[in-house]
This record gives sequence, C-alpha cells and structure tokens, in this order.
Amino acid sequence: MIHSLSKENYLKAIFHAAQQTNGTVPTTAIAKKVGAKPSSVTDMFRKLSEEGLLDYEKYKGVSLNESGNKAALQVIRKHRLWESFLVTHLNFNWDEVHQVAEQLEHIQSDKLINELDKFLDFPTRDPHGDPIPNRAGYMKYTNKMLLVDLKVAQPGVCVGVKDNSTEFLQYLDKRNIGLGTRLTVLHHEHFDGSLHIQTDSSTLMISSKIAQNIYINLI
Amino acid sequence: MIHSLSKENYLKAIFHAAQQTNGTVPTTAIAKKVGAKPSSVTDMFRKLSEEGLLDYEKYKGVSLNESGNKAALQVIRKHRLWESFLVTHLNFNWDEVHQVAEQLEHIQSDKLINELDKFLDFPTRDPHGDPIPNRAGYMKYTNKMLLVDLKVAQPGVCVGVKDNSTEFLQYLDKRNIGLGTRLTVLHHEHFDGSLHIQTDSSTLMISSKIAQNIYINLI
DNA sequence: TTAAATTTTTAGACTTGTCTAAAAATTTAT
DNA sequence: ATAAATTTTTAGACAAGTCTAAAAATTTAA
Repeated sequence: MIHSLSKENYLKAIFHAAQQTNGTVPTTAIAKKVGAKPSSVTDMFRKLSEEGLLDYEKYKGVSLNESGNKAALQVIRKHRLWESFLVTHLNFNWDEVHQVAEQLEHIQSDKLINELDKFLDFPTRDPHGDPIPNRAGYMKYTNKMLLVDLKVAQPGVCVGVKDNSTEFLQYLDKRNIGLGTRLTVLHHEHFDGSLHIQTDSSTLMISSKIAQNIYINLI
Repeated sequence: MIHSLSKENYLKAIFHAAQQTNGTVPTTAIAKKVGAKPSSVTDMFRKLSEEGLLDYEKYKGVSLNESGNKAALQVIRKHRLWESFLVTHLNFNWDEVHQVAEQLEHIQSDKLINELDKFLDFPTRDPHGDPIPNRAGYMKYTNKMLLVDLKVAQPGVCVGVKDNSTEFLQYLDKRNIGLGTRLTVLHHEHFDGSLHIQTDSSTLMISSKIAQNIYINLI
C-alpha cells in the first residue's frame, strides 16, 4: 500500500502524538504537528479511517490501528535512516538533517531503503539517539538517558543530543564527543553538579548543563 | 526559486526534447514525455511561461529561456548524481535506477546535492554515460560513442550502456565490464563485425550487437 | 448543573494539476 | 488552393488537500 506524502505525514504525526497520550490523539494536537487547521485534520481523519488505517470516532480523537501503525513505522524508519546517512556520510550536522529527512522519508522504494540500511550497517539509533525500526517495523523502544543521570563508573555510549544548536555541536566536536563515543563518569562534583568524564580519547570536565543535553545508552 | 515537482518534470522534459529539435518543442512531444494530455500541457506551458521560464507563443511550441534552462539543468544534475549513487553505493543495476532517481531528483536541498557530489568525488558521467552538470549548471556535452565505432588501438572507457536489460547487464558483469572499465579494440573482424577487445583484466571477443550497446569515451 | 469556553465537525470554496469534449489554428495532401 | 487531417487551445469539470466561517458537540467552571 502506498500513501500520499500528506497522508504519510499525518500517520507519522499521529504515531508520535500517541506516544505521549496513551494511544488516542485529539484533532488539535495533530493540527499543530502537521501545520494545518483542525478542519483539515478532521477531513484527513475521515479519509485515513475509511482507508482502514485509523480508528476514528467523531469528537473522540483517533488512534492508529495495526496497519496504520505499520505504515507510520515505515515512514519513521526511512526518516531515521536518512538522517543517519546525512550525518555519517554527507557532513550534515545533527541539527541540519531534519528538514531534508522530512523530504527523503517519502521516497518510495523498498530496495532503496533496505540497501541504505545495509550501507549504513544496520544502525539501531539515529543521530538524535532515537531507535530505528528494522525492516519488519520492529524497534527497541528508547531507554536512552541523559548523561547527567549516569552513575559513576557505569559506561555509556553517546546516542544523541537534546540541544541541536550549532554552538553546542561545535562544543562537542571540539572535545571529540560524537555519536558512538563511549563515556564513563569518573566523579560527580556535588557542589555545582559538574562531571569528570572519561571518553575514548581523554579525560575531561563538563558542566551539569552540558551533561543535561547529551543522550547516552548504557553498554 | 523553487518549482513544484510537476513543473520540474515539465522543465526536464522540455530540455530533453529540445536536444533533438533545435530548441522549439511542440505540445504533443511533451505530452508523451510527461504522460499527460496535450490540453494539460498547454495549461502548464502558459503557467511556466508566466513564471518566466519558457518562451511560449500559442500554436508555436515552447523553448526554455535562460532561467528555464538553468532550472532544468539543476534537476538533471540531481537525477544523474542520484543515479550514480544508487549504482556505485547501493547495488542498484543500471536499469533499476531511473524510477527511484525520478523521485530523488525533486528533493530540495543545495547542501544535500553538493555534499552528495563531493561524496561521489564529483563524477562527470552517470551510469548511462550521460554528462552530469556541475554546481554551476555546466556540463560537457556528451561525445560518448558506441564501442562498435571505436578504432583499433584507440583506448576508451566504458561510460554507460544503451540496452538496460538485466540479461545484457549480467552479460557485462560476467565479463567484468562496468562503468569505468578501460577497453581497447585489438582487431575488427570484418566478416561478422565482431571485435577482439582488451579490458583491464582480460582479452575477449564480443559480437557486433554487444558492441552496439556499450557507450565509451575516448581517453 | 447550567452557562461559558473550547474543541470538533460541517459546509462551501479555492488551488494545483489533471481530464474530456469541442472549438480554433495549423499543416498536409490532393 | 482548398479540403481534410492533425495539432493546439479553450471551456468546463474533477480530485486532493487545504482554507474560512459557522454549527454542533464536548468540556470546564461557576
């Protein structure tokens, strides 16, 4: 089943919104996400529900059903794989990828996306630390945490950032911290919350504010 | 200036059609290329001409003006760079790329296409041997020729194929002939037109029919 | 619990790109 | 050179996705 670009965007928006609200999503939430008026969203809800992708009851909001969920996950898979490609091979910064990936995620070709996946060596996280669904649509739900919450001596790997500003990314670059960098907290300074950390290449001191903007995974 | 997907397709179609007819292109020719009815094409001619991309006189056909030409070349640049990427990095066969590149060519991002160009090391030919416009829209017009027309002892490099069938591509693969393979004709057999050729890896005999489907460039 | 505020839906309209049918212009052929 | 054939354009319509304005339903609050 192929869906129009617009429908794919709705499915993705509903998927993300549903993560917060236990499954059922109101009209206005989606209107904000897709940048359309609520009346347009209602129209689309009706269409997607007629196509068997949504459960929709008037005035009650929508939820993705089995096929809607599957379709949304395929779009998310494409989005995250493209983001990974842009960062790892085309010198995009973590904050530049989104707008382009929003376009690339709608390219229709199974071979393309599966070969891209293979080319990238089947990554499981995108540059923001979010999990990438595999071919079957399965993904490990994120248990990423902030570096600031990492316990002393517990090794972690950087899987993304919360703040996408150029300044922050440059700060990290300068210290050789990037996707995949292993980090261990050596010491927590209780006075100001700063951390002594050990990376692959060196030992350094970072502020609590920095540590609040780095996502890590336990390893 | 950004153009809709549909407009980009028209610009590209007009560009290609204009290569054959000395600049001016009739409505029906474009109708065939873009798969629309002539009446739709007339409508689009009017729109593109109002946008200052075409010179259009009713009943006289259209031609690309300066900006139309530039816009068309940017689309062609993207198409050919994506085709190259698909073949060289994602294991696409020469005949599988077109349909996907037709989609990818409409992604809007200067950084994306220029980084892709760099990633591919600024290729000048796509997998069909057609020239790739550079960032400024300049391309060396193809002086590609068929292998069958190559003179004895004159070295050439394979830049593409005319026949894109899987059988033919597999035939070439088996003989280690691909994009970039250097070829020299050792002997022309006048009786049946077959050729003895020398490749990077071996010496072989190919029929005239095969040689009529391989594009080469002099080196 | 009922009035006010908010959310959602309906109704009708607009834009882009397409279509069919018919009219107009151009080209071809006798 | 004029009739026939072909090409091109015009006119009116439609689908997708959006909008505004107004009506209906739901939620909130006094």
